Amino acid sequence: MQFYNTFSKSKEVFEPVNPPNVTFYVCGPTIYDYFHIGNARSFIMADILRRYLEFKGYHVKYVMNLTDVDDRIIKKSIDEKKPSGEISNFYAEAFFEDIKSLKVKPATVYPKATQHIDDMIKLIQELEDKEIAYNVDGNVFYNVSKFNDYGKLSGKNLEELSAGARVEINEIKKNPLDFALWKKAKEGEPSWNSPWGKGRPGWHIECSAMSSKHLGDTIDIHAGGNDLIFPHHENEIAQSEGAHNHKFVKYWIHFGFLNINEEKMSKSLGNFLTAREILKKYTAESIRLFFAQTYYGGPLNFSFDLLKAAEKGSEKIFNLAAIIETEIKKDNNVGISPEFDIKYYYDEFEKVMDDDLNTPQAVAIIFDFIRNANKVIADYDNINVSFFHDLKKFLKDTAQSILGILDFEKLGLKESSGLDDKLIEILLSLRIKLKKEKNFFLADQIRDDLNKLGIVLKDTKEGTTYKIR
RNA sequence: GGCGCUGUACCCAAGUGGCUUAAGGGGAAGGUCUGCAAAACCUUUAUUCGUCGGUUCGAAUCCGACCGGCGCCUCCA
Repeated sequence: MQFYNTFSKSKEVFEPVNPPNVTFYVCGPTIYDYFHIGNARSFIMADILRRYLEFKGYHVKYVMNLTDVDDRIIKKSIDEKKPSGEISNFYAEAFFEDIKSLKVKPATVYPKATQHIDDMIKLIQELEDKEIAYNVDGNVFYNVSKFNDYGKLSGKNLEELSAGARVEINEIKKNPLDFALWKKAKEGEPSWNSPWGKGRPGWHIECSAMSSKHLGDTIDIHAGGNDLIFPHHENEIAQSEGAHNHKFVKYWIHFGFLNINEEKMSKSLGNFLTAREILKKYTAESIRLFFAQTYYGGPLNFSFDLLKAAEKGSEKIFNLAAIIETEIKKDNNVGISPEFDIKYYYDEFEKVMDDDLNTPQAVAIIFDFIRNANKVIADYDNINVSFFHDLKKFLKDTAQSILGILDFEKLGLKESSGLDDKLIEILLSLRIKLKKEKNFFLADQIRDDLNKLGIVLKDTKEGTTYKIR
């Protein structure tokens, strides 16, 4: 297995520090608003990587932080005249709901910044003791000139950064590139006691403190969006490696942006759609397929046309799954067992996923599998149920458990015994009578009218089936 | 200006030296099946991979130049 490591700018063979354990840290959301569909891309691709590592037999400890102390939360709390804790709790709940709707597997731990203030203070103190950090009147800054490797992740150096410095002029900093570890309290802001007086932590310090607390000194994988490379991840390295003399992260993995109209989707540009809105019209599986069809590291343009194309693809996958479930229920033990090399598909799937998580290829292999399976089903009448069990296992292992682009549990729920179902059944049996009497006009009208209500009928040899769109 | 990503069919998108005269999805056209639909299957839709040179027996893939898109360098997944 190999991944593109932002640090070395090349693909590297994946060898965790302490196999079969893998420590995996992902920069999570700042909980001041609903997250948008671009954020969802990172969460979903990280989720797929995590699930694949588990498929490969690793024990993954997956940590995603929640930033609950931050300028934007404070701003919102002032605007809405609510305590900042209320804002962050509300959006933390929303975050968990949305992530669940997207079928993202829960992290092992979701540490919150405000629950780790002591750890951050301890880390800042270590940096101060080493004279890497300095205190100016209750504000503590990181002195970037004290860390020789500063810029090693983002490929920058101090001279270039200073030359093009667009950094906020701040008289109290020694160097404009120095960044805040601890911010002196201002009136009305949340604050904590510290050796430097009342204040709150800077943004970067939480990830350094929480990752080492939950995952140890050197973590295997640290992932996040491309925009975090600099300054956030660069500063995390400076903090963690400055304080302790050990490598902070072995593999840095970064996700490409979701663009809209060829421009980065972001809160500050205002050109975003929340995941929550999209989920009202599209299934998690369609959304995940949309993302999985592109390499995680590159840009991806968002449009509803593209999402609809993915939705069609998703239907194709579910259609086969529905046939499989129907056949499994029939439980035919006497039919033939067609030639079908399931192992080939497993091998190919693993081969491409091993190569830097090539989900577009993996999806292509699944579609190949589906086409060939459908062909066999069309060619033979009397197929042994074991064939369908094999098909189901493959799709469940790959499309469902790893990519999350299929859900067998969504099928077969049609016997919900609701009144609606019973009414539909009455219409269907009426329609069958009409068809026998060759009254196709009325039979078609029933089908069209139901279709307008989102109920799609399908006539097969075995009878009429329906699904709710 | 520095750093990084990127330019493949109507759209999206894999492929980074011979297995590929280029996967997969969507769209479009024709066909099989069906009372008709739907689903499914079959066929067609790039002799060509931004442009121009070069290396090589052989290049979408390596090298050079040029043209274009995006991002980071300031909060952002």
